[in-house]
Amino acid sequence: MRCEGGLQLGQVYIENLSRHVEEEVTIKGWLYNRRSSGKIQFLMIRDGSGIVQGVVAKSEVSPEAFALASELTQESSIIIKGLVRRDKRAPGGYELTISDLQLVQMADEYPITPKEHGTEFLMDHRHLWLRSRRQHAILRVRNEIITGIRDFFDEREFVLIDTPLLTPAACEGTTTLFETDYFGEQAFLAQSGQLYAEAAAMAFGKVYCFGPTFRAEKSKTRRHLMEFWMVEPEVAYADHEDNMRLQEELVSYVVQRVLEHRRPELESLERDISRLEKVVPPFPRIPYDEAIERLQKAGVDIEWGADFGGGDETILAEEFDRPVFVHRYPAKIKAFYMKPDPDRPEVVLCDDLLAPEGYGEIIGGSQRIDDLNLLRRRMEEHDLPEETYGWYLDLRRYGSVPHSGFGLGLERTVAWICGLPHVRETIPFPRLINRLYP
RNA sequence: UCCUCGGUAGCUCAACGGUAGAGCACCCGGCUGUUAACCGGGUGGCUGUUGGUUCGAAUCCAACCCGGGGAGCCA
Repeated sequence: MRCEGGLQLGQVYIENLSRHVEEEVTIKGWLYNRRSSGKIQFLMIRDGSGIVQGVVAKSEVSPEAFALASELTQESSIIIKGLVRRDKRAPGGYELTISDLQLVQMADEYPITPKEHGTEFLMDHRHLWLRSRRQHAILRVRNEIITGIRDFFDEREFVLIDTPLLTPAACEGTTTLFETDYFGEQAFLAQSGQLYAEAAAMAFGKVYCFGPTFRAEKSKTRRHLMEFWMVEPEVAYADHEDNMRLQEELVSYVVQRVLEHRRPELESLERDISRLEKVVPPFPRIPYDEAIERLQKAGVDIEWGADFGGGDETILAEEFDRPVFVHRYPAKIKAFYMKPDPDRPEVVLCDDLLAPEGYGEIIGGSQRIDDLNLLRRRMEEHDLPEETYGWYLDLRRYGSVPHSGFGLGLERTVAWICGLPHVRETIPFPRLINRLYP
C-alpha cells in the first residue's frame, strides 16, 4: 500500500481503488490500450501500481474530451477524473466512469504493440518493455526477494557491509574479469565481495554484502549475465554445518515471503505454486561422492574429480522436491580459500545449492581456510601474488577463527521463483554477452 | 572458441525454383459494454550482406555479418 497523503500528489493509485468505490478520484498515468465502439470508448490506464479500465461515454463528457479520447495514442500520458465503480464486466473488477480527461503528452507511435513480439526486439526496447504487465510482475517479485533478503539478515542482526566494485586483483583467480584503468594502474570490476566480507566478519561477527558483480566470461546461456547481483553473508566462528543451515533458512524464508506477498504476480506468470510451497527446511544434503554415483546410475559418463555441467545439475536436482545441497567437492576443482575436510584432505568443506526444476546452482558456499601457512601455500599454488593479498593473509595472523560464508545469485533465484526460462528478464537492464544497450 | 537452429513489411509470421502474402501497428470510415474488441478500405518490401548455380533464386550452394539455444566457465 502506498502512502498517498505523504506524497501529496492529489491522486489515487490504481492498486488502492477498492478503497474509493463510489468516489470521484484523479488518476495520473498512461494509456495502455484503447477499445472503441463509436459512442463509447474503453481506455486501459496504467499508473505504475496497476491497470484500470476507464469508460468514456459520448453522452457524459464534453465533445472536446470525447474527441481527445479517440485521438489518444498508446502510452500517451494522461490525467483523468472519474467515479470508481464496481463492475463485473471490467478487467480487475473495478472501473472508472470518466468525467474529465487531460492530456500531458501525446505519445509518438509506440513500438511495442498489444500483439506478440520476439525477445530480441523487446530487449532492444527494454526501456519501454518495463511498462508491460509481465515485466511488472517479475520485477515486483525481484523487489520482494531483495527486501526479503535484507529483512532476513536484519532480523538476525547481520551488519550490511558494502564491498568495493573496483579491485586490484581477482578474487578466485580463475574467472575472466573486466579490466579498467585506475589512474594508470590496472584495476578490475569485482567478481565477488567475499574476501572483503571476510575482513568485515572479523570486525563485526555476522556481516553480508549485497551488490553487483561482474564476470567477463563469454558465456551464452540462459543462466548467465555479465553483470549480476549477489548477496554474500560471512559469519565468524561458523562452520560448514552452520553455513548450510543459514543457507536453507534464507532460501526458504525468501520463497515463503514471496508466496505471502506476491502470489498474484506468481499467478500471472503462471508459476506452479505448489512446487514453491514445498521449499521448507531441511533441504537434502548429499556428498559429492554420492552425487557422482547418482549420476553414473542415471547413465552419465562422469568420473570422481570432474565438475558438474548444467545438465548434471538438472539430473541431480530432479531427484528431489526442494533445493538440494551437494557438499565436499574435490579440492582441485574448487577455490583456493576453501578449507579441506580434516578427515579427508582431498575434499573441501564447501557446498553448492541446486535449485529444483533445472535452475541450477543458486548458492556456492564454504568454510574458509583459517590457517595462515595453508592459505599461503594455496595462494602460491594458484599464482596469487602476496603483494595484493597481504591484507587477506593478515586476517589469519591477527585472531584467526573458523568462519564460513556463501554467495547467492539473485537473478537465478528470481528466475527460479518466477519460473522463467531465462535470467535476462529478471534484471531491469540485463548485460549479456552481446548486449550493452539500452 | 565449438556445436546447433534461424534472419521475408515497423512487429509476429507464411510463401520452399515460376507475379512476395496475412494478422497486428499506422491512416480513413462504421459501431453505446469492449475484454490482445470487431467490421470495411488504404499506406507499407534492394526477402541480413557478398558471390555462385539456373532461362528464372526469398527458395539451391559458399563465405561473411547478426541473433536464439546449447557446450565450456560459473552464481
